[in-house]
Amino acid sequence: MNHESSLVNQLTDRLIAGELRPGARLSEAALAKEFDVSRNTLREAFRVLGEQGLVNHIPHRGVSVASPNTSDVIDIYRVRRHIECSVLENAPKNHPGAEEMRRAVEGAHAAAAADDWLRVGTLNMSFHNAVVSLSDSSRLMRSFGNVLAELRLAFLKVEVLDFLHAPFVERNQEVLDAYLNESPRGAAAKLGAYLGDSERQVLGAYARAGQA
Amino acid sequence: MNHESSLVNQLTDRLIAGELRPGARLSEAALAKEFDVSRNTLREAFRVLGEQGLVNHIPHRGVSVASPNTSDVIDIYRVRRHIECSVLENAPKNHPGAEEMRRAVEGAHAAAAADDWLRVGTLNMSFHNAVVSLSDSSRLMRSFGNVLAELRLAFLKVEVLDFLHAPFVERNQEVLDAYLNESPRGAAAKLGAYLGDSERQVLGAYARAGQA
DNA sequence: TAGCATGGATTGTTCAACAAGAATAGATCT
DNA sequence: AGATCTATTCTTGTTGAACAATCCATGCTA
Repeated sequence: MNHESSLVNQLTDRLIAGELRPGARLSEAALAKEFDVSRNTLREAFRVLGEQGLVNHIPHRGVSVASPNTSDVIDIYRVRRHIECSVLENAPKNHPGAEEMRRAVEGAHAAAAADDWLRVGTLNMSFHNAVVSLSDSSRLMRSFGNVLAELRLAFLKVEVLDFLHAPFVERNQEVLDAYLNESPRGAAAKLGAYLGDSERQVLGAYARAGQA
Repeated sequence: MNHESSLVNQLTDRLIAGELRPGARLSEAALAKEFDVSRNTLREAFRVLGEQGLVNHIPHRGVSVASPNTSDVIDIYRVRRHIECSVLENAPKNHPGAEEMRRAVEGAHAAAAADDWLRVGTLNMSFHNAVVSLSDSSRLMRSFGNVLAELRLAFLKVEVLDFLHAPFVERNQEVLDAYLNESPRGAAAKLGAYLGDSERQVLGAYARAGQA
């Protein structure tokens, strides 16, 4: 494995784990020391993360963990609606991605029963990644992955607690059922409604947290 | 303006101008000398372009100009269909982006009459960027811009001549008219057909050029 | 208090060096 | 000749130190 690529992965892991909080400044000197790499190598990784939207880079002011505000959240959900719904609506029957969706829903049910809400959250992301995989487009999946990662930062920022995802397990189930047994259009409509509710919940958390 | 950001722009310009041909290897030493920057600074720019899909980076083998093959082209058009059609179908009436679309079509007509095919190509890109701007989503526009830039490399690779865009000026006009006067669904359908024909033309050029 | 110098810290960029992997050419063997 | 191994060479990966450019906080001045 490439050193730099592994560095990007390490940084990404800590970002989505919340160890590097949204808005936190990432000092080149400090992080270089912590990860035991040179400043130049670290800066290359920063450029990658910057393009992915996980960090902001302001010239001469350094990089900081992306800290999505409400308009960012709205924008992210706009992207989700366009991509996820369009993919689902145009998805073929019997796509292998459907099996991934099924596994994610099933696992989420089990995890919810076991009160393992962290796992529920992870499987929720798997479900939506599986939806986009129905497009058979690697580029769409990459862009979508970046957006989901950014949304994860939004959750962290306002501390959307994992167990709040509980109601959405059943919603995913309904989307899957509609895709399998009804029409793609119906499934896409259910998914759109899901995304609307999810967005409202996140924006509500922002309002409670008094964040822009 | 930031030095590095300007370097990315310079490199992008030369890429889409075709001065750096698809598949060409980009030697760090040579390019650093040419742009009068250090290898380290150049490498930072490479990481940005890599995330944008304009260059490929293989560890220990350096970076080369992206050279989309037929499956890349197919993937790119998949993305275009999902994004452009979904945006257009869900676009509100009276969005300011419609005025941009109109200007692009009008200008393309004039440029075509003047045999200025390079300008026709540029305005064609403006038109489709304007379509995506109907989404009011900066992230969607950014991702879409990257994909269009990559498609530009595909054109360059098989030398899709600019005047081949001629029939598409009228198609854009029809899409615009449908959006303005008919239904978003109808406009999206027309755009989808447009994209199908455009994709076929590019793939045809690939077949003639004997490229994968 | 508002505005302005000043010093300290951080980022931007370069350079030279070396390690590590890949590619090339040459030598060897069958 | 053709294939395979090997040594050399080239390129990339990474580092550390250095300096310039810019920002930021502090305290001074009016």
